[in-house]
Amino acid sequence: MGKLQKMSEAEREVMQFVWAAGRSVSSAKLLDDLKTINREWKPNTVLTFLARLIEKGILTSVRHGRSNEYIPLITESEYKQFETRTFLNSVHDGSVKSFITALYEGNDLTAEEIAELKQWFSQKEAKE
Amino acid sequence: MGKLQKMSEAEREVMQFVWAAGRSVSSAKLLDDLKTINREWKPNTVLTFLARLIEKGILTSVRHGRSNEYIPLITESEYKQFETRTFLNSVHDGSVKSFITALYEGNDLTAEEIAELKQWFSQKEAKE
DNA sequence: CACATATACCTACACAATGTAGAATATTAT
DNA sequence: ATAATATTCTACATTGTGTAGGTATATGTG
Repeated sequence: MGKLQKMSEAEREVMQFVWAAGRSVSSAKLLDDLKTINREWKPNTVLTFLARLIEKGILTSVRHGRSNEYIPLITESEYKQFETRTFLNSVHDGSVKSFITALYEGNDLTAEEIAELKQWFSQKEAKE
Repeated sequence: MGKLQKMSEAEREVMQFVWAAGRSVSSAKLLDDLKTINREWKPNTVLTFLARLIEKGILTSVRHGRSNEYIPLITESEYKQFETRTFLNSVHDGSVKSFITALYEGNDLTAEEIAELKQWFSQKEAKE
């Protein structure tokens, strides 16, 4: 795949709909789905975002009749992995613990979150 | 403080030296310190970064003799909190668990990291 | 098969952020 | 006063982003 690139805000919004649509989605359906969230985008604007998502290695398209079918090259989960690792490296020198302590020190971790994570980690431990 | 803004890469590099220098740092010392990491920046280039850091609410300066003393308005830890929370909201809908599972699913968590975090969380639990 | 129509692709533009740094200005030591 | 020195102002090229009009292309219909 080569060089996956970061999405812009608008591209991310569109991509969310592509992922939500399943394995692939026609431009018609996509444009239609996007109306529900009412983003005031002209069709061509959305098409530009899709073209850029293709350039960025996130999407691909296949012509099907006179319209395009858009197909994600990576899952949402994979994309989040990419962004998360990039962020961690640039802001926290790759340290997850630095990340967690930053949240903790900023009082950004609720008791519920701590409990949830604690449980998550204790389950993972069994694997070793 | 108002509206803290995100630093660029170059600004971040400079700011790291400011923080490392302690409570405050003269431009002379800063320029000198930066030479060690050899970034090929002309003095004026660095001065521009410092000016922008001031605009972004991260630094302030006091004239002292004919040179400036630069003083961080926030700690590195506070800045990391800011970036971390912003990132979490935009990529993971604010969910720390989503963040952690992204790393885990990407095989980006080593056994050591898991152990470290598990221990961290178990210690935190005692506080409740 | 010609053609209207739907859809995609190409091109463009304004605006902001970033890296880069020269020019102009201010301050001080002598 | 003036030379030296550090700061602030101004500028510019590049890139990313949101925005979308214009042009090309493929197809369904008559």
